[in-house]
Amino acid sequence: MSETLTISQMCEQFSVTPRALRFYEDKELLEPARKGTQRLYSARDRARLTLILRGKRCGFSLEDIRQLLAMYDHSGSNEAQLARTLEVAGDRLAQMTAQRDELSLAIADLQIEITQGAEKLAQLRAGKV
Amino acid sequence: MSETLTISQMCEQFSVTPRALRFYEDKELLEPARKGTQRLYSARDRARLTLILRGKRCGFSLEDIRQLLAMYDHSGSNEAQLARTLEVAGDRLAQMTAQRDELSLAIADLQIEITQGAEKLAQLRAGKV
DNA sequence: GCGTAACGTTACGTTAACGTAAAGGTAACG
DNA sequence: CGTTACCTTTACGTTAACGTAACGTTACGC
Repeated sequence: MSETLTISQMCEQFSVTPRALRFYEDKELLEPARKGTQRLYSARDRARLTLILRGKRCGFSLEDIRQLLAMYDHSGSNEAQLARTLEVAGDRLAQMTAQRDELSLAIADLQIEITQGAEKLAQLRAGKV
Repeated sequence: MSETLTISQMCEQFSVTPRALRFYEDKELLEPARKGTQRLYSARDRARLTLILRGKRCGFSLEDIRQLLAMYDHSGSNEAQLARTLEVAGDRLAQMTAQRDELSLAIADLQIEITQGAEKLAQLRAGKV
């Protein structure tokens, strides 16, 4: 259940380069165990990488993601900590929904444009025949 | 209806720096008219800037946006052109909806996390009193 | 014992999207 | 006429997120 993977196995599974994984580690997004000098990635590391990649696809910076991960981790501590965490998370959530709304807008625009283009194309082709 | 704005007026209206506007021009995203050497931004330029900023907020690169704008412009030409344009636009649309779906996922995750955090915080505070 | 495959660290290179001086033109104001 | 405000171009600096050598070290098959 909790097998560990080498760096190249990780790269294959997640379609990332070793450089990227080492980079994420350098930036404190991952902290794989070591067997000697060699990195070993646990299930927890894999879960974190999933979140990292998802965050990236959503347009978040690695620093943003680092903070989010720290939150996820850190929620067990004291009351003030937790309150602060929730605050930050709330802000982030607002950002994300705002971004999604904008995306929806842009999508709608583009769909209209495409529809119109398609009509125009149909007319052109009809006229041609 | 078609007043033109100076660069600083544009900057104020859109909350961007002059450097950014000149940069966008350099990258062929804008092409304001000139009165001597001075830039004059028309309604069309303002519309384009709106799209540029929206694109940015959605996580598109300036190069992506340049292509989209070129499409919007260029749709009046011949059949092959239009067909190609529609193809590219379709791809882009797929990308955008995919990104929105991921965002929705991430949002849902974060909401759950926040809800749990809030409960925990409530318990902490209840226990404290 | 030797090649080579997979891992490691160090460090310089690259692209995007501007920021930030440096240096100069022009137009109105006092 | 000087200065202040706003504009211009040119050009080097900066940050993020890696890419890409260059070079050293185990571990393994032969």
